[in-house]
Amino acid sequence: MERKNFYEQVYAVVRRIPRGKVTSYGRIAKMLGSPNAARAVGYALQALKDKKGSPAYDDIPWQRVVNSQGRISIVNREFGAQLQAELLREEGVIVSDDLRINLDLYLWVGLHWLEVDDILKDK
DNA sequence: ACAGTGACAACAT
DNA sequence: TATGTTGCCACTG
Repeated sequence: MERKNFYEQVYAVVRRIPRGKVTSYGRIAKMLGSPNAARAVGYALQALKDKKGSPAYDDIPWQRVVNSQGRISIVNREFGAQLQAELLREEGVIVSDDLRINLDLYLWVGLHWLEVDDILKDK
């Protein structure tokens, strides 16, 4: 069904975002070697809702991914932004009423070596 | 093969 | 700070 590579790589990275931290779609794209594939990363996460119920994907902390402005995306607001904000608050992240997060406090910067590590594992 | 789509990002107003 | 515009990429039918 899916390419398995890109999606799985995205999930692998997301699974490594520490509890109480967040990162952006663009940063994940960069970690995977595709600096301009931010939209594709969002697309990969969106695909999760079709996989819910599947134990293999229930442990992915998708709520820890926000846009480069540290803001939960507006489109997402239509089907789960409040839920995302709620999940983040549960793990100690302060989310303002207008769904913004202070990246100076909660940003998780993935490292380069992590990229290789993940790719090797899934391949 | 090709055009449309979207949980993005950078830049210009 | 708040919109609008444009470029991107992976995936789909």
